[in-house]
Order: sequence, then C-alpha cells, then structure tokens
Amino acid sequence: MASAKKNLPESRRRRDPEATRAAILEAAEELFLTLGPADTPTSRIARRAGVTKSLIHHHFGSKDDLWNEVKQRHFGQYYEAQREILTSSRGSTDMLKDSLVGYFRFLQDNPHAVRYMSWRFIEEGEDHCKPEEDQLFELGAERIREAQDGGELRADIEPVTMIKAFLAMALHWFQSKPLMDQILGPEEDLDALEERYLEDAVKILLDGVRSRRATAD
Amino acid sequence: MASAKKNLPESRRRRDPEATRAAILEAAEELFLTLGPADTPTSRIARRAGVTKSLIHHHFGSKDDLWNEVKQRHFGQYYEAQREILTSSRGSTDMLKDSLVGYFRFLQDNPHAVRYMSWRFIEEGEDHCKPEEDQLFELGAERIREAQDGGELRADIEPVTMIKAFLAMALHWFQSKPLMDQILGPEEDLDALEERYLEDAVKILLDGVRSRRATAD
DNA sequence: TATCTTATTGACCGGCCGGCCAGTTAGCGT
DNA sequence: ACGCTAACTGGCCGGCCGGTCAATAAGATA
Repeated sequence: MASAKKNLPESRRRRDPEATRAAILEAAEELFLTLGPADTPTSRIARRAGVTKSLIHHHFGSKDDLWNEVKQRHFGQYYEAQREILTSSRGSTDMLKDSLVGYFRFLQDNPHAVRYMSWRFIEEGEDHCKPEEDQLFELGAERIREAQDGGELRADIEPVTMIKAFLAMALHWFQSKPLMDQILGPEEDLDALEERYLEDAVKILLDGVRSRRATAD
Repeated sequence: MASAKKNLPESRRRRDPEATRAAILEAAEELFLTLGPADTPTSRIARRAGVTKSLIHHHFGSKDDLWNEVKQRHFGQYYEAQREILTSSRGSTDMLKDSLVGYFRFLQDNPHAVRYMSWRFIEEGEDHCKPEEDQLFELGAERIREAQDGGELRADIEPVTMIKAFLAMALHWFQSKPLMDQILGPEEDLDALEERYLEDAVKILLDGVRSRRATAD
C-alpha cells in the first residue's frame, strides 16, 4: 500500500504534473506581471511554458483562477519577507530603519513585487491575500506601540500612519522608477541616486518619527 | 470672407463635432480609468457617449490614440493643480505643508487622478506627459533649495527625495484605500481615519525635513 | 499483463472586439 | 440654389481569445 510514487526522478519523466504546474505558474507570473492580466493571452502563457493551452485549464480551471494562484503564490514570498523583517530586528527605532531598508532591498531584488502591488491597487475584485497582510500590519503596529510606550517613538502619531509612511516611501520609488530612467537617459546614474534616496528617506522618516526628547546617537 | 462659423449656438445643432469629441472623451475617461484600457470596449464608450462606435475612429483614429488623448487631457488638470500648489503658497516650510495638504485634497476630490497615476506606473509605452511633470519637479526642487540655503530645511537631504516623500505619502493612502475599506466593513469611519492620517503625515514629514536647529512654533 | 486514472493533445466553437467601408445627410461657402 | 466637405450611421469582416471535448497514451496499481 505504501506507494512508491516518485521512484523515477532520475530519467526525465515524460509526464510530470508538478513540473508542468510549476512551469505554467512561472510563465504566467512573468507574463501577467509585465503585460497585465488582461493583455496576456493564455495561449502565450502556454507557449512560454512549453505546454498546450488546454493544460492550463486542466490544471488551473480558468484564466482567472490561474491569476489568483499567481497572486497568492507571489504574496507568499512577499509575506514571508515582510514578516521576517518585522520580527527579526532587535528593539526600538532600529527596527524601523531595518524594516525600511529590508523592504527597500526586497523590492529592489523583486521587481515583480512592485508590479504586483500596483495591480492589486487597480483591480477591484476581492483580494484573497488581505487577511495575512492585515495580520502583518497588526504585528508592526504592536511593536510600534511598545516603542511609543517606552518613549522611543513619539506617541502623538497613529502607528498605522507610521507603517504606511515607510511602505509608501519605499514602494513609491520603484513605482515611479520606470518613469524616471525613461527621461534620465539609458542608465545615467540611477542606481547611485537610488542609494542616496534610501539614505535620505531613512533620515526623514526616523527624525520625523522619533520622540522629541530623544537626542539621536 | 470673414467666416461666421458658429452663428447658430442657440438652437441645438444636430451636428456638433466639438460636443461629440467632448462626450467621447468624457465617457472614455470614466470607463478607461475604472475598468482599465484593456477591459473597456470602444463599443461601450460609444454607447455611453450616445454615439456610434465609428465616430470614435472618425474623431480619434484608434483606441490607443483615444487613450493617449485621455491621459494627456487628464494630466492637464493634474498639472495645473500641482503648479498652483507649488507657486501659490508663501515662504519656507509652510509651502511644504500646503503642498502636501493641497495634493491630498486634490486626490481626495479626483479619484480618477489616483487611478491615472497607477496606470502610468504600470504601462510601459512612452509617456507624453513627462516633460511637463519634470518641469514641475524642477520648480519644487528650486524652492526647497532656497529654504535649505535659508536654513529652514535641513541641507543634508536631496530636494528630490523630499518631494517624493510628500507625493508618496499622499498618493499611497489613496492607492491602498480600496484595499482598506474592503476589510474595514462598508464605511466604518474611514473618512475620519483619513483626516487623522493627513495630520500625522504632516507631522512626520515636516519634523523629518525641518532644519535641526529650528524649534517649531 | 490487464486495468484504471489522469496528464496531455489538437481540433474546434461561440463570442467579442477593433477597425473598415459604403452610403447618407447636415452645414457652410459661393 | 448648388456642391463640397466632413460629421455621422449601420453593417460587416477578420482575427483573436477563453474555454470545451473527444481521443491518446503514460504511469500507477494489482
């Protein structure tokens, strides 16, 4: 009864449902996030994945289902990264700096995440990823409240606003980035500017959020 | 020879190209920005405008041309509002506060502008509106540099970063708003929260940007 | 080996969408 | 009054897209 299900991983299996699913997902993610869901024909996803269009329907049902799967999968990474940033960093205001830098690096390394966020903003349908994200928000707000009670962060500001400030500063850079290097010449020195921007953003936000009495290092 | 071109504005002209163009543009703007360009059939634009589909092609050429026209037109308003905010406000740091509040109010009153910005971020094609916007950026940066030289704003931060900080804080709220009231119940008290957010954002940004020596009012 | 499951295929359908075209009519100049 | 230009119409076409279905064969089970 004990099934020896995968007893031939050595030779290339001619049928490999999981690999097929993975290939479709990968192709779909790439295309959906660059062309947009509406402008991405399933046929093209299939071609890129080296599969027939019918297989997409076989494995995922409909195009919308596939899109939801991509979103949820992608949000997994995003969610993990965020959570680690929020929990790993040690106390007080350092956490905020680490969060901002960490989030910034994450977006830097995952351009898809930026486009994904943009699509979420634009689409109207329900968002399956929301509860997990809210939980994340709650986690961050809690840590901020602690710092407020400890006198490290100013208490006259809603924690949610602080979080949004950090998210906004990081995300906005990458959202507007394609608009910028479009006019800045091919790649003049946008990367150097990017580092400078991060440094400045840290300065602004930390000083704007720190308790008035605390004198910086 | 002096043409009396428009000598019958009183009785309803049965043919009125300009009015037709305007009707099409208005319908297109509404639909494009809510459904997205890809999900908006020209037939539906035509129906909404009370016109035949053919007329769209007659007046605008192609669907893409119409979309570009909408973008450019919409940017007009956006551009005007921004420019007025930047130039009208009197000296120093008050300008920044006024800019943020003004921009925030503008987005509040023009939900379309938010979606428009999001589409600009996502689309890849050239952006016809860019030069005017850059001019606006330059204007703002100049005023910030003056304040930096005058010792009112800290000088260790790139002016562009300051501008982006203000834009990001305002825009991000409205971008993420639909995601928020989706989980917050129908309309719990999102508007009250909105005002609170604006106040907090002003606090964070102004304190983060003000010169270290200047003691606030 | 015989059998059952299911991954995989290719052909096909109904529908919609963008664009075109031939024809009609309103307004404006002469 | 006449004719020209351009606004406007209805109808149609070619193409693509999402989805279905019957048929095939690979792999697991026994």
